[in-house]
Amino acid sequence: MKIATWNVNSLRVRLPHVLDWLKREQPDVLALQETKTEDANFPQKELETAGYQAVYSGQKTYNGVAILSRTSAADVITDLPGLVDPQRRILAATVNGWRVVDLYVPNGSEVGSDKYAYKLDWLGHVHSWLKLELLRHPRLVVMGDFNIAPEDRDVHDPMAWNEKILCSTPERQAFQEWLALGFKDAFRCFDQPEKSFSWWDYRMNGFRRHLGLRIDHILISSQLVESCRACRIDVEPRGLERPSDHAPVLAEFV
DNA sequence: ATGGTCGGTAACCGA
Repeated sequence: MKIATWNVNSLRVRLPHVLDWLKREQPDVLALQETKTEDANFPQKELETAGYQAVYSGQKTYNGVAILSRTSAADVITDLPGLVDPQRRILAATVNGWRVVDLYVPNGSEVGSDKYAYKLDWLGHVHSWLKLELLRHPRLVVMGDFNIAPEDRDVHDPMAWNEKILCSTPERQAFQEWLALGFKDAFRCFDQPEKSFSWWDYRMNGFRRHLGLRIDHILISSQLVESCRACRIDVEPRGLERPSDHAPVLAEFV
Protein backbone atom coordinates (compact mmCIF):
# COMPACT_ATOMS: atom_id res chain seq x y z
CA MET A 1 0.00 0.00 0.00
CA LYS A 2 1.40 3.34 -1.09
CA ILE A 3 -0.38 6.55 -0.13
CA ALA A 4 0.40 10.18 -0.80
CA THR A 5 -0.76 13.74 -0.28
CA TRP A 6 -0.22 16.78 -2.49
CA ASN A 7 -1.47 20.34 -2.39
CA VAL A 8 -1.67 21.01 -6.13
CA ASN A 9 -2.79 24.68 -6.01
CA SER A 10 -5.33 24.32 -8.86
CA LEU A 11 -5.94 20.86 -10.29
CA ARG A 12 -6.72 22.39 -13.70
CA VAL A 13 -3.27 23.93 -14.00
CA ARG A 14 -1.47 21.02 -12.34
CA LEU A 15 -3.23 18.11 -14.04
CA PRO A 16 -0.26 17.32 -16.34
CA HIS A 17 2.07 17.17 -13.31
CA VAL A 18 -0.39 14.99 -11.40
CA LEU A 19 -0.82 12.57 -14.31
CA ASP A 20 2.94 12.31 -14.83
CA TRP A 21 3.49 11.76 -11.12
CA LEU A 22 0.78 9.08 -10.84
CA LYS A 23 2.38 7.23 -13.71
CA ARG A 24 5.82 7.38 -12.10
CA GLU A 25 4.93 6.68 -8.47
CA GLN A 26 1.82 4.52 -8.93
CA PRO A 27 0.34 5.27 -5.48
CA ASP A 28 -2.74 3.38 -4.37
CA VAL A 29 -4.17 6.56 -2.90
CA LEU A 30 -3.42 10.23 -3.60
CA ALA A 31 -5.09 12.94 -1.51
CA LEU A 32 -5.22 16.35 -3.20
CA GLN A 33 -5.78 19.78 -1.69
CA GLU A 34 -6.54 23.17 -3.20
CA THR A 35 -8.09 21.67 -6.29
CA LYS A 36 -9.97 24.99 -6.77
CA THR A 37 -12.34 23.09 -9.03
CA GLU A 38 -16.12 22.83 -8.88
CA ASP A 39 -17.33 19.23 -8.87
CA ALA A 40 -18.96 19.68 -12.31
CA ASN A 41 -15.54 20.52 -13.79
CA PHE A 42 -13.56 17.76 -12.07
CA PRO A 43 -11.23 16.03 -14.57
CA GLN A 44 -12.71 12.59 -13.93
CA LYS A 45 -12.11 11.27 -17.46
CA GLU A 46 -8.42 12.12 -17.57
CA LEU A 47 -7.83 10.46 -14.20
CA GLU A 48 -9.87 7.40 -15.14
CA THR A 49 -7.70 6.99 -18.22
CA ALA A 50 -4.70 7.04 -15.89
CA GLY A 51 -6.28 4.24 -13.86
CA TYR A 52 -7.68 6.24 -10.94
CA GLN A 53 -11.12 6.69 -9.50
CA ALA A 54 -11.89 9.90 -7.65
CA VAL A 55 -14.13 11.30 -4.96
CA TYR A 56 -14.06 15.03 -4.37
CA SER A 57 -15.50 18.00 -2.58
CA GLY A 58 -14.78 21.10 -4.60
CA GLN A 59 -15.63 24.75 -4.80
CA LYS A 60 -14.86 27.60 -7.14
CA THR A 61 -11.67 29.65 -6.67
CA TYR A 62 -10.74 28.43 -3.19
CA ASN A 63 -10.03 25.20 -1.30
CA GLY A 64 -11.28 21.89 -2.70
CA VAL A 65 -10.14 18.36 -1.78
CA ALA A 66 -10.09 15.06 -3.68
CA ILE A 67 -9.06 11.47 -3.05
CA LEU A 68 -7.78 9.50 -6.04
CA SER A 69 -7.55 5.73 -5.69
CA ARG A 70 -6.91 2.63 -7.78
CA THR A 71 -9.85 0.85 -6.13
CA SER A 72 -13.21 2.38 -5.31
CA ALA A 73 -13.87 4.62 -2.31
CA ALA A 74 -16.78 4.03 0.06
CA ASP A 75 -18.47 5.82 2.98
CA VAL A 76 -17.51 9.27 1.76
CA ILE A 77 -17.78 12.18 4.21
CA THR A 78 -17.43 15.85 3.23
CA ASP A 79 -18.80 17.54 6.37
CA LEU A 80 -18.48 16.94 10.08
CA PRO A 81 -21.42 16.84 12.44
CA GLY A 82 -21.55 20.15 14.31
CA LEU A 83 -19.26 21.99 11.90
CA VAL A 84 -21.22 24.02 9.37
CA ASP A 85 -18.66 25.32 6.91
CA PRO A 86 -19.10 26.19 3.23
CA GLN A 87 -15.33 25.89 2.75
CA ARG A 88 -14.48 22.54 1.15
CA ARG A 89 -11.54 21.33 3.24
CA ILE A 90 -12.52 17.87 4.47
CA LEU A 91 -12.92 14.56 2.70
CA ALA A 92 -12.94 11.09 4.22
CA ALA A 93 -13.37 7.77 2.46
CA THR A 94 -12.69 4.09 2.99
CA VAL A 95 -10.33 2.59 0.40
CA ASN A 96 -9.15 -1.00 0.42
CA GLY A 97 -10.13 -1.36 4.08
CA TRP A 98 -8.23 1.79 5.08
CA ARG A 99 -9.95 4.90 6.35
CA VAL A 100 -8.41 7.87 4.55
CA VAL A 101 -8.96 11.44 5.74
CA ASP A 102 -7.87 14.24 3.39
CA LEU A 103 -7.58 17.68 5.02
CA TYR A 104 -6.84 21.16 3.81
CA VAL A 105 -6.27 22.93 7.11
CA PRO A 106 -6.99 26.69 7.00
CA ASN A 107 -3.87 28.78 6.46
CA GLY A 108 -4.75 31.25 9.21
CA SER A 109 -3.27 34.28 7.43
CA GLU A 110 -1.77 35.99 10.48
CA VAL A 111 -1.58 35.20 14.20
CA GLY A 112 -4.43 37.03 15.94
CA SER A 113 -6.52 37.54 12.79
CA ASP A 114 -10.10 36.33 12.23
CA LYS A 115 -8.72 33.66 9.91
CA TYR A 116 -6.37 32.52 12.68
CA ALA A 117 -9.30 32.15 15.09
CA TYR A 118 -11.15 30.19 12.41
CA LYS A 119 -8.12 27.93 11.98
CA LEU A 120 -7.84 27.12 15.70
CA ASP A 121 -11.59 26.56 15.97
CA TRP A 122 -11.49 24.29 12.91
CA LEU A 123 -8.56 22.32 14.35
CA GLY A 124 -10.57 21.81 17.55
CA HIS A 125 -13.63 20.53 15.71
CA VAL A 126 -11.61 18.11 13.61
CA HIS A 127 -9.77 16.91 16.74
CA SER A 128 -13.08 15.90 18.34
CA TRP A 129 -14.20 14.14 15.21
CA LEU A 130 -10.87 12.30 14.72
CA LYS A 131 -11.18 10.90 18.23
CA LEU A 132 -14.41 9.18 17.17
CA GLU A 133 -13.10 8.26 13.74
CA LEU A 134 -10.17 6.47 15.39
CA LEU A 135 -12.58 4.31 17.40
CA ARG A 136 -14.55 3.43 14.27
CA HIS A 137 -11.49 2.85 12.08
CA PRO A 138 -8.35 1.39 13.72
CA ARG A 139 -6.59 1.60 10.34
CA LEU A 140 -6.78 5.37 9.90
CA VAL A 141 -4.65 7.75 7.85
CA VAL A 142 -5.00 11.53 8.18
CA MET A 143 -3.09 13.41 5.53
CA GLY A 144 -3.02 16.71 3.76
CA ASP A 145 -1.86 20.29 3.95
CA PHE A 146 -1.84 20.95 7.71
CA ASN A 147 -0.49 24.49 7.38
CA ILE A 148 1.49 23.75 10.56
CA ALA A 149 5.24 23.24 10.86
CA PRO A 150 5.30 21.02 13.96
CA GLU A 151 8.84 21.77 15.17
CA ASP A 152 11.66 24.22 14.57
CA ARG A 153 13.53 21.59 12.55
CA ASP A 154 10.63 21.77 10.08
CA VAL A 155 11.41 25.44 9.38
CA HIS A 156 14.28 26.85 7.32
CA ASP A 157 14.69 29.86 9.65
CA PRO A 158 13.04 29.19 13.02
CA MET A 159 14.03 32.61 14.39
CA ALA A 160 12.40 34.48 11.52
CA TRP A 161 9.27 32.32 11.81
CA ASN A 162 9.11 32.37 15.62
CA GLU A 163 5.42 32.58 16.65
CA LYS A 164 4.49 33.48 13.08
CA ILE A 165 1.62 31.84 11.23
CA LEU A 166 2.21 28.10 10.54
CA CYS A 167 4.64 28.03 13.50
CA SER A 168 2.83 29.60 16.45
CA THR A 169 2.57 27.75 19.78
CA PRO A 170 -1.24 27.29 19.65
CA GLU A 171 -1.00 25.76 16.17
CA ARG A 172 1.81 23.43 17.24
CA GLN A 173 -0.11 22.55 20.36
CA ALA A 174 -3.14 21.62 18.27
CA PHE A 175 -0.90 19.37 16.16
CA GLN A 176 0.44 17.67 19.31
CA GLU A 177 -3.12 17.21 20.58
CA TRP A 178 -3.96 15.37 17.39
CA LEU A 179 -0.90 13.12 17.82
CA ALA A 180 -1.97 12.48 21.42
CA LEU A 181 -5.17 10.87 20.10
CA GLY A 182 -2.96 8.01 18.94
CA PHE A 183 -1.29 9.06 15.70
CA LYS A 184 2.30 9.12 14.56
CA ASP A 185 3.76 11.60 12.12
CA ALA A 186 4.84 9.01 9.53
CA PHE A 187 7.70 11.22 8.35
CA ARG A 188 9.28 11.18 11.82
CA CYS A 189 9.06 7.40 12.10
CA PHE A 190 12.22 7.29 9.97
CA ASP A 191 15.62 8.95 9.68
CA GLN A 192 15.27 11.95 7.39
CA PRO A 193 17.60 14.43 5.76
CA GLU A 194 18.01 17.70 7.64
CA LYS A 195 16.06 20.62 6.20
CA SER A 196 13.28 18.46 4.79
CA PHE A 197 10.50 20.73 3.60
CA SER A 198 7.24 20.28 1.67
CA TRP A 199 6.33 23.90 0.85
CA TRP A 200 8.34 26.82 -0.51
CA ASP A 201 6.90 30.28 -1.15
CA TYR A 202 6.69 31.23 -4.81
CA ARG A 203 8.19 34.58 -3.87
CA MET A 204 11.84 35.40 -3.28
CA ASN A 205 13.05 32.32 -5.20
CA GLY A 206 12.06 30.31 -2.15
CA PHE A 207 12.61 26.87 -3.64
CA ARG A 208 15.98 27.58 -5.22
CA ARG A 209 17.16 29.05 -1.91
CA HIS A 210 15.71 26.16 0.15
CA LEU A 211 13.50 28.57 2.12
CA GLY A 212 10.89 25.96 2.98
CA LEU A 213 8.64 24.61 5.69
CA ARG A 214 7.35 21.10 6.32
CA ILE A 215 3.60 21.64 6.58
CA ASP A 216 2.22 18.66 4.62
CA HIS A 217 1.84 15.57 6.74
CA ILE A 218 0.74 11.96 6.89
CA LEU A 219 -0.53 10.87 10.30
CA ILE A 220 -1.01 7.14 10.84
CA SER A 221 -2.88 5.32 13.58
CA SER A 222 -0.97 3.03 15.96
CA GLN A 223 -2.14 -0.06 14.16
CA LEU A 224 -0.48 1.12 10.92
CA VAL A 225 2.87 2.12 12.42
CA GLU A 226 4.25 -1.41 12.44
CA SER A 227 3.63 -1.94 8.73
CA CYS A 228 4.93 1.48 7.61
CA ARG A 229 8.18 0.99 5.73
CA ALA A 230 9.01 4.49 4.47
CA CYS A 231 7.88 8.08 4.32
CA ARG A 232 9.45 10.73 2.12
CA ILE A 233 8.91 14.04 0.42
CA ASP A 234 9.33 14.05 -3.37
CA VAL A 235 10.78 17.48 -4.17
CA GLU A 236 11.12 16.73 -7.88
CA PRO A 237 7.74 18.17 -9.00
CA ARG A 238 8.50 21.45 -7.17
CA GLY A 239 11.35 22.03 -9.61
CA LEU A 240 9.23 21.65 -12.73
CA GLU A 241 8.00 24.45 -14.95
CA ARG A 242 4.87 26.08 -13.45
CA PRO A 243 4.91 23.98 -10.27
CA SER A 244 2.64 23.83 -7.26
CA ASP A 245 4.23 25.55 -4.28
CA HIS A 246 3.93 22.21 -2.42
CA ALA A 247 5.71 18.89 -2.97
CA PRO A 248 3.98 15.51 -2.59
CA VAL A 249 4.56 13.44 0.56
CA LEU A 250 4.38 9.62 0.33
CA ALA A 251 4.21 6.72 2.75
CA GLU A 252 4.66 3.05 1.94
CA PHE A 253 3.37 0.04 3.85
CA VAL A 254 3.92 -3.69 3.57
C1' DA B 1 14.30 47.23 2.51
C1' DT B 2 7.73 44.71 5.47
C1' DG B 3 8.96 43.71 -0.75
C1' DG B 4 8.37 39.36 -3.82
C1' DT B 5 4.76 35.37 -7.05
C1' DC B 6 1.32 32.50 -8.10
C1' DG B 7 -4.01 31.05 -9.27
C1' DG B 8 -8.61 32.49 -10.02
C1' DT B 9 -11.03 35.78 -11.80
C1' DA B 10 -11.82 40.06 -13.62
C1' DA B 11 -10.11 44.60 -9.17
C1' DC B 12 -8.20 42.39 -5.98
C1' DC B 13 -8.17 38.23 -2.48
C1' DG B 14 -5.92 34.27 -0.54
C1' DA B 15 -1.79 31.75 0.08
